Amino acid sequence: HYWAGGFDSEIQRIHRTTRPALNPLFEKLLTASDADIRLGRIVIPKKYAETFFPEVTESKGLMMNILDIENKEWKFNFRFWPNCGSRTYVLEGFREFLAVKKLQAGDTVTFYRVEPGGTMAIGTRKTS
DNA sequence: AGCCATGCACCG
DNA sequence: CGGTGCATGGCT
Repeated sequence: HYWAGGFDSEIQRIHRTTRPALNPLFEKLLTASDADIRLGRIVIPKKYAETFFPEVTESKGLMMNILDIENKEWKFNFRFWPNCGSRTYVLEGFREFLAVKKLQAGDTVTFYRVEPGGTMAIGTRKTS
């Protein structure tokens, strides 16, 4: 059970010893629509979107480069939908990420802050 | 009160 | 007629 403790935590250990700190921000338990490959977009809970993501004013959103746990760079569009005077935040461009990581509903995606610099990183965990 | 999972209208 | 962009409604 070499990987006991989880893939993410092992990678975090590697990153901590060889790279700047990788601080967990929040997790998203993927819903059926998050994991739907035809949609290719996931909802970011408003609380976390407005706490941890860049401020976004235009509805079309902004492109973000996010590293995964293998240092592969992914480009996602962070935007919002107007919703009853509020906002629903989404990350678009998730189709290939879902496919490559073989994610399904019930799996978890974790967002990290890479220090210094404050860029974001992303990890995945299958249902346990 | 209002988020957010998902339905769905309508735009191209 | 497929997806975008938003609306709806279950749920807390």
